[in-house]
Amino acid sequence: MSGHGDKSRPTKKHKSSKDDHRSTIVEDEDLYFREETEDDLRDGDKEGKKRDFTKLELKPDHANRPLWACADGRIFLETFSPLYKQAYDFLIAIAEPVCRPESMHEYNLTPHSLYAAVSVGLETDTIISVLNKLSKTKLPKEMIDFIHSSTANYGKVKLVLKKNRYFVESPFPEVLKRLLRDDVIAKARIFSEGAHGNDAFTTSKAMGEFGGTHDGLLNEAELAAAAEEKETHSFEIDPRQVENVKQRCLPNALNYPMLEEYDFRNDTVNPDLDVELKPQAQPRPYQEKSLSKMFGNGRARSGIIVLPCGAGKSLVGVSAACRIRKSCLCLATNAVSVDQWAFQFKLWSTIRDENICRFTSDSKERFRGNAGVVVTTYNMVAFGGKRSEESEKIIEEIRNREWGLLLMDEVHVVPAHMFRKVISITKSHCKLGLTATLVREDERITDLNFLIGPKLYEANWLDLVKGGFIANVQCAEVWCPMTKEFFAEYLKKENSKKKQALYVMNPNKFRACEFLIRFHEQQRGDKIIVFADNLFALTEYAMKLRKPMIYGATSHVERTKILQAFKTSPDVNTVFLSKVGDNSIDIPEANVIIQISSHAGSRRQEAQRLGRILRAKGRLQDRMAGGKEEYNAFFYSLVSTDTQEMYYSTKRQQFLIDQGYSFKVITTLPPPDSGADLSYHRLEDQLALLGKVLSAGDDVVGLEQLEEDVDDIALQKARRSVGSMSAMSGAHGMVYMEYNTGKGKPAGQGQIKSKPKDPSKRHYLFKRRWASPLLIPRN
DNA sequence: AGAATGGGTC
DNA sequence: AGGACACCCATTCT
Repeated sequence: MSGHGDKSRPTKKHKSSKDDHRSTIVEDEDLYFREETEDDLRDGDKEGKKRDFTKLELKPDHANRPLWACADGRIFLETFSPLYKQAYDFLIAIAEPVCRPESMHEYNLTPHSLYAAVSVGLETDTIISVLNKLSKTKLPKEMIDFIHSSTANYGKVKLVLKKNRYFVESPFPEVLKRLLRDDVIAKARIFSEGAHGNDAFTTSKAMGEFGGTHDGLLNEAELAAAAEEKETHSFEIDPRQVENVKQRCLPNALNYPMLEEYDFRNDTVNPDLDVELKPQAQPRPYQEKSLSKMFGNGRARSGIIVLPCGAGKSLVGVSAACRIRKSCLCLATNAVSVDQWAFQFKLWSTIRDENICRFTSDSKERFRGNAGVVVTTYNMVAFGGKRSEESEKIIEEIRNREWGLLLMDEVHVVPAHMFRKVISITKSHCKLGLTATLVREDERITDLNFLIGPKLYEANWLDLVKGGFIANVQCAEVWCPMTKEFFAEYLKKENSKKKQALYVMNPNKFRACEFLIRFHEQQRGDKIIVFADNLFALTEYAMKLRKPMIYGATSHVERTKILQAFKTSPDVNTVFLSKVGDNSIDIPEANVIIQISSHAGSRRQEAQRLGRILRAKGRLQDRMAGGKEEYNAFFYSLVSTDTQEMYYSTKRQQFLIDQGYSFKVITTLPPPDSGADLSYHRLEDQLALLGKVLSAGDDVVGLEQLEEDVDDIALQKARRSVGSMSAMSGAHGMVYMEYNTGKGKPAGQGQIKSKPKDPSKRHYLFKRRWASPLLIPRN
């Protein structure tokens, strides 16, 4: 069936079927009555016929069946069907979700999705018969053929780790030969002892992968499997090439996807870890389901589990570790998250303190005994620079150990250049990736298929909202008109950075933000997170409003302190975060987010930020009382109208819209009657702010002076902003320093770094570590 | 505090 | 359309 192999297709469909989803209901109809787009017409007559569904033959009882299956591999699911739940679980296992608004979901059958389906134990015939049962029409022949051809080779090849060496294993020697005809695989091969010549494989009886010492613990199924034991053949590959070999085996290349399963119960080589789940750790249904996909056949499958933030990913991770009961390496994105994972392990499992350790720049612990859990960051493992002696030792231990489980939090970061090294640096029997947002703005998200494994499970956000497992969020885009003066400057500027400074610092946006903070703090007693990607805006807003903030330069100790105050103190209800807060930071108390600046069109960032407030508040019964649950969390995006922000905002929302969220547009904030209560009411205040923004973003001003004396400039700046700085008694002044992007030569003592010749390359950056207003005594 | 390294988006 | 680059920010070690 043509079309499935064509990588460009999904993206085209992606665009054409959802240009603007501001209202989800209307959009659903478009799915039925979709007009031919230019893309379709270019695809020619054949495609045209495939998209023409009028001739599909309806089954007589079609009304009772929830699916539409199309010849091009697309499947539509009616969510109002009584069979929705079963159909959803099935579809999510075999197809890729494209868009899931409230009443109609769109899915796509792809070679990868079918590979994932068979990896979790579905058989070809089951897939076809269940699809047929659920479908309103007879299954198109193209679809049936496609399923057959995609799944035919599955399970013929295995990747096995034994004594720190990787082997490609198969009962069919001819398949191995075929694989070795591929250049990449042939080059990756290592000739192990016992194999002679190019064609000879190491052969063995397939009686358990670990020497056949079963200690009499075989269950019936395993006995049966052992009875029909077959000869297996294998060859060894270079551990550094594992990723490349796996890639070559995927459906879009040689199509012998490698089965990667860890028979941990029969692993007598690696020491057991004494750990189990505490009785009070009761997985929810969807967590149970994720785990059953992973452990479906008594072994541990490598793959990815996708759950929204706040839905309890860490319990899934800890549970997996407790089932495997071998050493576990847990990777997170930053040190705060490392602490949280260590905490979660202790919370949910019986792990002893000496068996779990953290490895970050601040704390270099080591576990005792011969098995344990190490929690660390991607950066620590993948870091290419110089390491401290202590780190060097620990990293060497990590390299040399054979890990039972490699647990990867926020797994969407793994395709990054350096981070993906963690896969080859560490040797693990099973890899589990967790994420809420399986999207990136580059095309590398699909690399996870060979870096880790297929997607094992993906929850539907709206279903979890309905189940009361995550918060019910009202999403709103707040339109803030630019003030006349700011807009005039905005139009004048060419430089997009200066434009950004202007639309982020738009006084009307500030006022809307201030109003929302007051409203939610005072009227509703909410806990608020304000996100600003832009550090200038972050500091300006936080200082002016006298709220605590956390950004990159905030020390680990201070971060913990601020978060603790936010959680426990009734006086600290708002915290400002830079993008350090995008991932992982767990702040269960927060239920309102206000976004004032963001990283361009990043869908991932938008969804991750929303995730900070998804953790369900209060008891389920209480929240569901009175039938329909009300919104209990709020997500505001503040956008300056008629600027670039409008475009980005729409793009950023796309992921959430695909999850079924809709955004409400608010145009009247702050309300007209709140005028003088809020900052920047007076024109002269606005103009002062404008002056500040313009001078802060100005690359050329004061260059000559700066060269002579940095401190003078620092003083001038400090004086100029004396209004807002007066609150910071005792704090150090403000300092602007030249920041050199070039690889410049080492600077002399007390001098500024060498400057690039091109003036446009010069710019300034905040260098001072700001004390948080939280730490200043209130008068 | 500063230098080196890296991620992510445009 | 995709790769290199610029840009801003985060994290690590010294």
